[in-house]
Amino acid sequence: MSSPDKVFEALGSTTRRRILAYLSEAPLAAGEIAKRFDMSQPAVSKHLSILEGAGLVWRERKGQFVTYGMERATLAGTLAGFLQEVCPPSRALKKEAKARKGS
Amino acid sequence: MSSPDKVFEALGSTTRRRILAYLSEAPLAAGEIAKRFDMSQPAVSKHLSILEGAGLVWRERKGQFVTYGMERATLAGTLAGFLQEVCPPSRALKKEAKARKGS
DNA sequence: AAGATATATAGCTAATAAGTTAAAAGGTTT
DNA sequence: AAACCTTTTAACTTATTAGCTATATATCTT
Repeated sequence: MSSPDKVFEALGSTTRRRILAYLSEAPLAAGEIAKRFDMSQPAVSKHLSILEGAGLVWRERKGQFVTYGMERATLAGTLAGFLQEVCPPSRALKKEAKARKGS
Repeated sequence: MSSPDKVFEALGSTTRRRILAYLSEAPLAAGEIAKRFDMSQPAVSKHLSILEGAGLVWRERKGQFVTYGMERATLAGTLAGFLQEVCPPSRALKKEAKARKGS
């Protein structure tokens, strides 16, 4: 289960959002991802496991390599869910229209 | 200007997302918001100014009170922008379909 | 102008997060 | 099994964040 809390915390880091952007183009091995960043490979590995803990990426061992890929459904689902909670398409907007008329 | 970095960092906190959820129903005075949380008023005030710094809420002084309200466009725009970058509706999905066929 | 109320800022402490290097674990290859 | 490569985990340091209390600022009321 991917809790919104974990997802939003994971998305709070610019580095992790950049990783997702790379993975959105194609799955990549951990080392390939690390190459794209100006930090140690263990640091990137930690970011990857945070992303995985949030359910935002999947991981698959391929021999000595580990391939990571995006879990699009989690991202889309979490963001859509929050948007609906906070930018409701009908509920709040109707309320607002009412309030404007009344004022 | 509301940078995506600031927006995502602001959304990374559960408390701040709860504040947004309250504000999504109606604008509220700072004190009214603070009442809803089990923490000091200054702590909530700080969260509010982080949200304002990210462009996620507006602030308006009304006499001795300060009313806060949601800035829906920032939230919707930022999340939609990121979703488009990372869950592109056509680009990546077409690529993926191609890759599946090829494998 | 004095007192009361609402909010923000300052200064501090404690908890969390991000990075480093070194070592371990998993998997190939010869 | 030994050497090698890829990735993760551990131990540690430093920077950031979140909270608190006390104080300042702004506005209203008398």
